Amino acid sequence: MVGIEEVAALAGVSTATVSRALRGKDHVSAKAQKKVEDAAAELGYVASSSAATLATGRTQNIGVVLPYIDRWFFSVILEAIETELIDHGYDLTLYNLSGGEKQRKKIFDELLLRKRVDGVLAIAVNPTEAELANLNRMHKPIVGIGGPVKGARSITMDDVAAGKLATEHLLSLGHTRIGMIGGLPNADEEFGQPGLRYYGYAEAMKEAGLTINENWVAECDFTIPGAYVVAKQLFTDLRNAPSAVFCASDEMAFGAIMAAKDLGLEVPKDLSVVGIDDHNLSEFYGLSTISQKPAEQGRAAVKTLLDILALPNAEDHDNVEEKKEWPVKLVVRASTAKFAKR
Amino acid sequence: MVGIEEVAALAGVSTATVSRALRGKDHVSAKAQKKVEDAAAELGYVASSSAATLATGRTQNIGVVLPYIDRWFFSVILEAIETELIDHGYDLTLYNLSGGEKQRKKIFDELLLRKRVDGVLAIAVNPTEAELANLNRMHKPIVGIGGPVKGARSITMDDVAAGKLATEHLLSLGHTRIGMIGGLPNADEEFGQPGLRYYGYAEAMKEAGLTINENWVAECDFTIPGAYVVAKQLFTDLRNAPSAVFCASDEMAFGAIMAAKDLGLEVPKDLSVVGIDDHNLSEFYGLSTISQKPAEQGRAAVKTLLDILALPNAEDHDNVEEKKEWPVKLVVRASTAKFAKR
DNA sequence: CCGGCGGTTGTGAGCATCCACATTCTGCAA
DNA sequence: TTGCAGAATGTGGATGCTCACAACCGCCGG
Repeated sequence: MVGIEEVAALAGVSTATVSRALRGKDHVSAKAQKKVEDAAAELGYVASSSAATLATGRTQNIGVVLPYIDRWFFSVILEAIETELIDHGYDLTLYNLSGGEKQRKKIFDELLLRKRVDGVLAIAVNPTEAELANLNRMHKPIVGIGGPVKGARSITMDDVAAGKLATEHLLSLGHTRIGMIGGLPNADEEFGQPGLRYYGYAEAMKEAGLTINENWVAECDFTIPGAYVVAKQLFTDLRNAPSAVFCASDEMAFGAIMAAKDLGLEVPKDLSVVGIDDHNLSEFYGLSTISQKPAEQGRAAVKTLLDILALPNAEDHDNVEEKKEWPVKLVVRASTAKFAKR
Repeated sequence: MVGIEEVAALAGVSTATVSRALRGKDHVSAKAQKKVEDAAAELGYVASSSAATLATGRTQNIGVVLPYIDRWFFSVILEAIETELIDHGYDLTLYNLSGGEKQRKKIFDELLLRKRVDGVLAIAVNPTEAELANLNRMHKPIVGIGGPVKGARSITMDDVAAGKLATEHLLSLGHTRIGMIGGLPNADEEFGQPGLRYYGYAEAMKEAGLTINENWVAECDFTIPGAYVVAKQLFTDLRNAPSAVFCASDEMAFGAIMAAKDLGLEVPKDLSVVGIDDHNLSEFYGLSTISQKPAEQGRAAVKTLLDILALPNAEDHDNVEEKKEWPVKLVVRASTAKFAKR
């Protein structure tokens, strides 16, 4: 296995010079630079990252923790993060929580601590106090996306505002019989993520002087089939159905649209539908939605994290709570229209 | 930063004993084991993986290379692989090729070589000769999934057989006017991945004594909107449309079904549709399809790779070409029915 | 002609662990 | 009591790189 000494010998310089030359550091003459590069190429030398890590304390590796991979938001954000990190010469180590509590414990208690990552990106993951304490003890910066991380920087869309904006869009079209499909607030958690979009909906309704008809609000998981089932329920009795529905995600909106079609309803003539996400299929479905651009969020989070890592003194790594609200934007397409009497 | 020496001091033993105890090696008395464990817990000690790697040559980390993340097959397989690896105490470093040629070069020429991974899982990626030579020089085992890797072990479904099976299903129902939507053989590559399923279709048609009507074969990318567009084209002239269509992936089949519905055709009464994948939405759509269980493929690939790594002598790592055909199975649902005159 | 300056190069000491080997201990049989 | 086997423990490299520092080089001005 070819090491730095062989390269040094072949190039006729010391190992220190090889190290400097190969990492583009100053204080290397053009001549030495060339000799080293040639020697390295000839021998096919690539520095061992573990030795470099041991010597510098830097791994050039970022840990990404997320609850799912097989979902639109997560896979898009992950792809963007990966590309951005590679661009900056970082590797990305994946920690997926979908394997249950045991897996989560292993990840937080062992894997993230064995000094393998310079920092952590937590996507829609809320570490517990203990988990966070561990990470902080290592002075590893954390940046959250899609959900705030206590005591850390994070980049998140304002879910309440998004729900409100979507609902207001329906209100502005003259709808008053507005339903909602999505995650509802959970009595257990005081202010859990899934319920936030509902609060936005409720707020908009209240400000418009409307009361919420509990029969028009349906809870389901964030999938097409889940929403399809409850939507059919919701729209079956046409005399008593909402004229518009706000879905907490685009995939749910797709399910709602399919249910409406299967019941013979036309969208948007008989029913307006609005979602949240701007999924890559939303344009195809003509879905009006709230765009949240996860790829850009991911890139911004990487930038934030790398900026922190670039700070010279390690104490600055220690996490400062700092939420950055990600802007949301209404995208109007063909699934919403003015209210018209049926 | 607490190291092995602090633990040794607190436990009152040598660093070697700490090392042995914490890794569950033999030759440690129960008493010493306990003292070490207590000391480690008290200090919150976790071994530095870079130092361990430097000393042992083992990284406990697997590199996974894939072309996309944001696609059903890839995200499902990735999630399965990650869980399986974590279970075995391995980390997973992600290398996504979607960032273009430059990114690909960087990954193969630098990242995979800096001794950061013990092995590589290549998902639907065909490394070039040069790329493979690099990896072989490092004696890093590679296992391919979803596409053979020259000179390496791989686990792949037989695409030709899958296409044939799907088409034969339609033939068995009495259809003779059978179209296909999907990737077509490319004149450039002699036997490229996207065309394989077409060959299966062609083979089945030929064996049934039928000729392929070029107007019923449409090429498009592997997405719902892509298939929707060409399907509409295909079905518009009802007098001259196929009575059944084989789609090279389930997502394409969804697009075809939507197009049919929008044209007023009923599936399966007016049109039978069969796909390949058994996507997690296929049950919802009632799609008949060929199941290929990517999660299981992923787990099998991890097992193969870890088995190779467990071999005592490194020469055995050197890659042996060995293709394992993954079994495919027809899953009949509600999108296919007996041919009936329109 | 010499001192000094700026930039280049080499030296040696870490970095935190594991491994082979040497040493010490334990209990039991002779 | 002694010897001995086998297990438990400790010692001293070795791993491959980077960094701080010291030494060196050539050139210019005094």
